[in-house]
Amino acid sequence: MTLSNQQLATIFNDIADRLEIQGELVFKVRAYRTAAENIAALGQPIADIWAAGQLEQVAGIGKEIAKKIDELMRTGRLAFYERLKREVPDGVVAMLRVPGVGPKRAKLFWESLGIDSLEALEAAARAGKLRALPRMGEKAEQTILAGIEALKQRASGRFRLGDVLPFAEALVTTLRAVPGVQRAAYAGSLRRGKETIGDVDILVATRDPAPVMQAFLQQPGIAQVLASGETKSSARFENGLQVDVRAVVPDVWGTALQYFTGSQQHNIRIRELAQRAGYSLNEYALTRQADGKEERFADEAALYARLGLAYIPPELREDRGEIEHAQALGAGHVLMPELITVNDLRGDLQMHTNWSDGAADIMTMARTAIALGYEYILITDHTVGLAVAHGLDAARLREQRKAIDAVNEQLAAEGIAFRVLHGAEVEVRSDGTLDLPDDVLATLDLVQISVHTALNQPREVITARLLRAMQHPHVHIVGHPAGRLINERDGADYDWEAVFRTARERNIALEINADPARLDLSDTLARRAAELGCVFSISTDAHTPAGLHNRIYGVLTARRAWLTPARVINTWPLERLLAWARRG
DNA sequence: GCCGTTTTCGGCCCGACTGTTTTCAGTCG
Repeated sequence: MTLSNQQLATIFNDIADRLEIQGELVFKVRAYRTAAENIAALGQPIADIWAAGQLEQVAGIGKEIAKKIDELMRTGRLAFYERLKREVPDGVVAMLRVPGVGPKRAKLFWESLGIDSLEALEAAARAGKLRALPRMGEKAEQTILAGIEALKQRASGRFRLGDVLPFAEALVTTLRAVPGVQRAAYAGSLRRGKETIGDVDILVATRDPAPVMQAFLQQPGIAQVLASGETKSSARFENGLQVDVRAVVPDVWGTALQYFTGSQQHNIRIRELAQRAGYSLNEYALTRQADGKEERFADEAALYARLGLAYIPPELREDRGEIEHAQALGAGHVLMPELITVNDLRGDLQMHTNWSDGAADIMTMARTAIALGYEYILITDHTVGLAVAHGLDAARLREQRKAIDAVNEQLAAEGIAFRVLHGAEVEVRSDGTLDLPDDVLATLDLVQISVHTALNQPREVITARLLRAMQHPHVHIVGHPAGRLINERDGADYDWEAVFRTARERNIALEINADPARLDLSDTLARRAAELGCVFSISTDAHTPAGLHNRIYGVLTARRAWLTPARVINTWPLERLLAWARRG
């Protein structure tokens, strides 16, 4: 029985929840959570590692957890987990999702009042039964009711990167304008460019925090103030998004920004390093334990250097090997200085026009791309197989080529050095054939293939289907390979190792689709593909001119995958890209 | 339960805020 990394991570997180409710040692609970996180971030199937007998090589997996994975892989079951599920009801675990309810309170409500579901919790709170319990009161009861309401409002609990970043930037701009503020920045998972964001952390440097807290809590759209202290305030906005604002004095900006950027796992490792050297690290200072002497850091780079580490870009701070690399490089260096940036992109290789389901014409898309500083774009309208998007057949593709030629002639006449390339987003049919013949594909500058239908085929079927499509001689790019929609549906269940190996052998690029609803390939899959030698394209899949601006989300995802420009075909000059496209 | 150029035993990151308390437990990040 093959379990995916995500399935396994979910099981171990659930085990951690139930153990925590039982009052188990916090370090044991953390061990399960660490294992779950590391497995989820692995990029390659844990099943392969299990089959090779290498489980204990994975960080955070020791003898006991390896045994449990083995039992799950062999039998599809885990006796320990099944007993735990009998001991702690699902409904008690569900209470942990309510803001304000942690393991201690969940246990308290369950054991003293028999509450074992969210419904029972809400009823008890409304009836005023919680306030009589130890360390509970009327206000705590109200907090829990508000928490239940907040939980009902938002389905997934996490927001897409693209929905949060512009909002956070606007808020940072507002706070930066408050008198006395020297610096302001968003930190947390947003600064790390994670695909989904739990809440927004904003850090402000000032000697006078009161006006900052006041300005924040007066923001329009706040539904509930969760905390309001001298240096820290939290609020939930009407869309359900929680924002925390922290104020520190300017000379601790470095330690504070490092701390609030996380990730938590990264920070735990950093603090362990400090501890082993005889120091303790918090958001304010590095303190020598022998005599309490404090060192402050006004910027992050100085802090990393002081710990003997190369500077680590925020997107890499996930405890996925970056600390070991930064140690090896040493102080004064930058880890992955060649990490890709937005400025490295010379073009966008997936977009739609009003020839299929896009909103704008070819010239409008071209002029928008020129304004972004691009040297080329690839028009990739849908093909005939995707009838709902008015996909193009061979005849309309020929027409479109003439239209693209006309746009190129017009731009050349204006003296603009820019090239519109002709491509298509070709349908991969359910049997792995393409919906246009090879001789038609041969007329295109670059060909992208995408799977849009029957995404739920079994692993063997859908993998064979895509591999077959990748054998066509004129295929250059696989668009949004997984086919996932963040917070809406999981991607197809491919044998990714096989897909990546084939991409490498056929020299086919894998897209990192920058649409914030997709971000596909994901950071972890892209990193694994890069390890196996694949190349990539970072494209927006824009259906409107504004959509071209989504490139930042693709770049952030690529940075989290440790990608350099050399591996990304749309950082290449036009001639090199075309030479690559003409190969074989 | 994991881990180890200080350890195979004894550690395990650290602090703000709240609500309930006469000093702190619980939650959160």
